[in-house]
Amino acid sequence: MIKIGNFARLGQVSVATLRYYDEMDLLKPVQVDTFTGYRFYAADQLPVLNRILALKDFGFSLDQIKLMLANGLSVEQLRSMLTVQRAEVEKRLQEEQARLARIEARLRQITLEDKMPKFDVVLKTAPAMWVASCRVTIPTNDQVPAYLDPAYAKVYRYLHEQGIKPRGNLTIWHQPADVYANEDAEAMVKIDRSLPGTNDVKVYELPITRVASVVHQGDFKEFVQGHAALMEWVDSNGYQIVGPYRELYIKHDKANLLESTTEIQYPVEKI
Amino acid sequence: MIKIGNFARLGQVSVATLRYYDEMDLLKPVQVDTFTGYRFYAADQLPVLNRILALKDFGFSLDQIKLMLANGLSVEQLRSMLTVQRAEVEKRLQEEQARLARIEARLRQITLEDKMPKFDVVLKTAPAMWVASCRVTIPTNDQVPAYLDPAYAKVYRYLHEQGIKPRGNLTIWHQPADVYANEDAEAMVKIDRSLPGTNDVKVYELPITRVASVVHQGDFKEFVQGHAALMEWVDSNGYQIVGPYRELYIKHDKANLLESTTEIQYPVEKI
DNA sequence: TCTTGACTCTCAAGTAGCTTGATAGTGTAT
DNA sequence: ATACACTATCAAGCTACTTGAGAGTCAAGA
Repeated sequence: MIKIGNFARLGQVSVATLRYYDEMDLLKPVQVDTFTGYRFYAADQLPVLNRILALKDFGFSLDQIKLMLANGLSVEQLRSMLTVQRAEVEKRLQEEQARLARIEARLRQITLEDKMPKFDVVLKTAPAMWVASCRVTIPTNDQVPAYLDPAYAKVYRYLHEQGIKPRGNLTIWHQPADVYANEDAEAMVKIDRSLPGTNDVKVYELPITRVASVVHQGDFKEFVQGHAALMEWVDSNGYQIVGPYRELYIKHDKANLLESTTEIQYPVEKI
Repeated sequence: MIKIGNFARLGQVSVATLRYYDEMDLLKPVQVDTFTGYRFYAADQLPVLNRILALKDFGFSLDQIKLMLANGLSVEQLRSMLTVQRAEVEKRLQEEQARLARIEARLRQITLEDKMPKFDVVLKTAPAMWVASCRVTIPTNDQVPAYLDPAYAKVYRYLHEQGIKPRGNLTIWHQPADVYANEDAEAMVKIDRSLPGTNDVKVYELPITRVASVVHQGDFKEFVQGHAALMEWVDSNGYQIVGPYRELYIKHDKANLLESTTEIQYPVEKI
């Protein structure tokens, strides 16, 4: 008979852990003194403790371990359970590797810019949504409002006719961010449901999309920094751009562009 | 002004998370309706939320993030904090890799033996301890008790003379487990403190040691299986044996050897 | 026999970052 | 008027323990 402290030392666990396992009915002492409540363990419980520790290391929860010890499992069950754990560990491994890449990218960025970068790139999932859009080609960069505003006006007019409420504006730019001539842009308004559309105003469902995103505040002229941050992130983290980028107008006030907030989203995929 | 649900959607977090960040003083809404308690967020809080998410992804705790956001950090502080996180992630990465190796070793073992292996190998740290020992050479395997028992008797006699209490027995075998002739064995008794020792009985401190261990029950004849499990584990997990192995007698009853419990420890190091 | 110190007991609360659920009030579209 | 989508505030739950308070137990030494 071994007292708890000694058994804990043999098994290299804390006394509290053994008491917890007792409470959980995972490993009960073979004997408990009815007077003092002292727990007594047998030497042959040490292999059981070791099995518990091994299974725990494999990633099983204590509840699972309890079941595994109770129902002598078949080889097949055992193998499949272990295979599941292996898959989980492999997943965690990949996640940690990706995280490491992100940290290293950030460290490089800090070293380059010598300050905490202004933009934080976040990977997210843009949900599927119905949109009404009007596509235009803009000859030169300084004519963006002159072309985009009427395009939005067309969409809004159409939605008004249909009695549909707009749920937010975005623009999809059908060429890379560093092209400033003959830009192909799609003025887009989120809506609730499908509509027939017209010649000018197309209605379709934008599919669910993985995107890397930054949120930009203030003047549009600084957008280039946000794009740079996105490009750098995509490169550093082993992603590639798989579609035209989007600008989402979170807050937009023509009278005060410095107060506007815009999210830039690049559709991406792991290489 | 953005209501909590909308802001949650923009930032891809749950409403509960935003409420939790509010409670933690990590990200307070810019305005709270005094009547209804409704929280209102500003568009320019979205970049802050994104920074929080990015820092969280790097492995910082919310408390750390709170401080980082509050005290505009210097570039140097920032770099060193990120370097720490990088080290942590690298450590976790290695741990997961080792865990993966352990799972795969176990899967192979199950496939080979077609059942859950009898022995669980556990990596542990044998603490430093003072020992009194008597070393003998045993000509043939069937003479082990004939040589080892007198050796232990010598040690016990010495300890009795010194008025020192024995704290447990172990044997160190100074050759691989598959050698059965002229075995060099050290009969060893744990004690509390240093002693002078004699010609026959040496007293010294066994240093703290990383060991791979199995616990074996019953007849000594089955020891070979325990040794096999240890060897296999050491091989599969990228360790190497760096010293003579030890047998610790957890429970030992000469009258009933089938009831005895013994731990076998191999000193190991990562290759 | 008494004391000391190491050990044991049973609660209860804390950890991190949320999630889930109960119950109730608010805002808006039909 | 009604429905339903949204918001609020608690409280408890999650995992595998750790920490601490307060009290009893046991063996060795004076």
